[in-house]
Amino acid sequence: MVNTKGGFLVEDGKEVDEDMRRKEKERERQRAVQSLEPPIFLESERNPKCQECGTVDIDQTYRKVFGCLVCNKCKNEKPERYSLLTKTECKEDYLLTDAELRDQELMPHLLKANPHKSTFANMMLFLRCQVEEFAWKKWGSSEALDAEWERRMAEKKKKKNKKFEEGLRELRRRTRETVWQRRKDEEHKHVFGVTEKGANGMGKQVCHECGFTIEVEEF
Amino acid sequence: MVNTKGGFLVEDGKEVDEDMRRKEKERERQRAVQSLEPPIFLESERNPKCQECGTVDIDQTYRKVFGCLVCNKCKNEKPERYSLLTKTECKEDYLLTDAELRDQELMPHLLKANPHKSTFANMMLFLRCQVEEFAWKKWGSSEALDAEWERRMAEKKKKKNKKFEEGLRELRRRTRETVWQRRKDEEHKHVFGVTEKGANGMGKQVCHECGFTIEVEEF
DNA sequence: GCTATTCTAAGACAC
DNA sequence: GCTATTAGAGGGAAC
Repeated sequence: MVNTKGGFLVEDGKEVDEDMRRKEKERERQRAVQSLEPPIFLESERNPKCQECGTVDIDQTYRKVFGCLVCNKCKNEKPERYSLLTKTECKEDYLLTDAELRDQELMPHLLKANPHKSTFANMMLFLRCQVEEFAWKKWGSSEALDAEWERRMAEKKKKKNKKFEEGLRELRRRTRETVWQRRKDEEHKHVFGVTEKGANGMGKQVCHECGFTIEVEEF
Repeated sequence: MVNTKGGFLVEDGKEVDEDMRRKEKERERQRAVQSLEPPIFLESERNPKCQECGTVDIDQTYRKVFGCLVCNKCKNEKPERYSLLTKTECKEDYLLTDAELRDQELMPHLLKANPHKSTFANMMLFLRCQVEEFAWKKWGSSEALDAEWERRMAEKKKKKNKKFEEGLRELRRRTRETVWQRRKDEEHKHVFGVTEKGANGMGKQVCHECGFTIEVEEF
């Protein structure tokens, strides 16, 4: 419980702004680190070449962050290998976990400002070919991964259906109960008056509400 | 960090004994509560009757704890309805969760001293027919429950197999590596001495270990 | 026999 | 788009 506002709940715009600026700077600093200290170093003094076309004009960011030697042109022409995936996409499409994606050594990733808001947590971008390699090793094969993905989809669908059915059943149950209750409420209960003398000499009782008459032995 | 032993790490038998006694008493107290305040009250002033055979000689514990009217004889003759299950059995056999079993209102249970040790957590005993009713409602039907149980069994088996296969593969990999390493180790590395003058006027170098000789340009 | 811990998954929410 | 939270599941350890 830290509150330095002397008991007042002030939330003036200036303070909020400052807080935002602070957060924004922090995110920026985190991103900057990756440029200063690339996790992968290349020993060779020669100029590295694009592994696709051999040009020396390779993408330095890809080299530093992913240890991947590729030029801009090849990168754009082969998105099935060199496009970037957000962490969320990696989790959804390749069924990787938080822990696996968190580790920079295990799964290199490039930090970018969050497109929604610069104060939000940085976006983490992974190289598709590295993600695929890792995922296929993790799940056994590309097909096994697909199978697991389908399995989870089916599971989810089943759950949704079940919930829906349950809701329906519950609704029916309550409707039935309500109908039953109404019937019970509507069911007429005779309200008989005092015993009178009937035409045949027997006693009779008449319902005040519907006129229904019963014969009774005594009156 | 509570340590009232003045810096010394004493663990004399007397103290341990006292601690045990305290725990034992606590467990006993917990169990006693259920006898004092049965969660279910019966309104009728008449003597309740066994729902199986009609005798008035019903089991009072079953009545108080489970709200179940049954005599000792019937209880023992129909274990498929009246036998008791531990919490662990309920979880394993009927796939109920901790939260569901914890609630005395939802799932009445009888506390008994832990058979392993009286200082251990009390044993929680549930009435089979109540557990079955709840579980079947939860899973949809008796068959659906069985199906889910089989599904989990299969899942577990699959996981175990996968792990085993993985282990085997890993072993093979390491064995191969070891073999490869050994070969590499056994592979002879020539250790040449100083350059001598050869018969043909060229320089020569001889391996100390196997005598293999190479010619060199200069010496 | 039970609980505490760890890991995973998923929907909701704030960032 | 990410993280914090919640709930469930499973294997092992201490009670």
